[in-house]
Amino acid sequence: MQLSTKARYATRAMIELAFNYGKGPMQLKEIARRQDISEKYLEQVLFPLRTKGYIYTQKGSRGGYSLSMAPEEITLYDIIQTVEGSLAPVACVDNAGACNRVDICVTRDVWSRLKNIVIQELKSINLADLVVEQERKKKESGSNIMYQI
Amino acid sequence: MQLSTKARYATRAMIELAFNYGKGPMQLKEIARRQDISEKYLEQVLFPLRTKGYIYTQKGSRGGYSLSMAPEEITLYDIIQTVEGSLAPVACVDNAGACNRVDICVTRDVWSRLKNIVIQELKSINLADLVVEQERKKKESGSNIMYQI
DNA sequence: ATAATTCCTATTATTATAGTAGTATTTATT
DNA sequence: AATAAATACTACTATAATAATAGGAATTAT
Repeated sequence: MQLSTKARYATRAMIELAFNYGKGPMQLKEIARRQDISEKYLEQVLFPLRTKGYIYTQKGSRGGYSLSMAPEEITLYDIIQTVEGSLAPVACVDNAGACNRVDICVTRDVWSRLKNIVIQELKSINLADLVVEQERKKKESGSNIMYQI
Repeated sequence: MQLSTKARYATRAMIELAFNYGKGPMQLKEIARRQDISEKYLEQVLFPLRTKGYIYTQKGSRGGYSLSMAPEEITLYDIIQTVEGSLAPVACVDNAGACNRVDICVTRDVWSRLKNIVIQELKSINLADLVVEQERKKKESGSNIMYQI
């Protein structure tokens, strides 16, 4: 039940973009540096978020990444589902043909419920929530030595 | 976020044992046949459930596997946690030392909540529940050609 | 024209999962 | 005591997914 690093990296990168919302494009290099993620890998991770329309990219000099919509409008479900694919804990939940016992299998119902509660939880959290929470943490710790989020 | 086959196999095998509860030992071969799982692999999958005390095994001729306690007392959490290890979606949730940003990371809180709701759900379901549900399904389908659960 | 950036494709290393195999040990039955 | 049937244990292997790395093409501001 581990989440891939893709999902984690994408989430952290999107939080950076949420912080930068309304301030123009932010370079991949900068995101990668602040979050300590390989540039080249992050590039691949973010790609599907662009094709799905959550981020806008500007090519060329002074280009970069920015959110295509307000942080309030992007949930963790949007992000994770995009980079990770389905959140079904087992394949048969999405695709009944994956197993020939679906009609009689009680565990499938369980996995299905599990998927739903995870989705529900992830949908309940948007990027703006995380920005607020982040600000709170920063104040609470009283630290100013952390340039990283 | 995929569950391993270990977790699925263990769950299905435990349901077989729940059906067989009070009827003496059930052979691995029989469980494997009914659930269409490799015998040798299932053997390894069930091993930790024995060391944790959920199942009792009798060696030798006429030996086999049986639940060590009533089906009501064994939850899906018990089973899955035993064979799969922690249900934390990312390592830092269990082990703060896994990452040096735990103090400032808001996503960690999210993953932590995610872990908790999954655990809560899995703890809410025990083997007796699944046996009942299975019986219901069997009746509903009106099928008697399925010797398999 | 140049430098800075994203875009795209291919390759590789590492790890975890899933499974196979063989032998040792135990025990009921005869 | 011998035998057959079962679990216990250990080692190995194949496959697939993940997590990168690498390099050049395309685009754009200056």
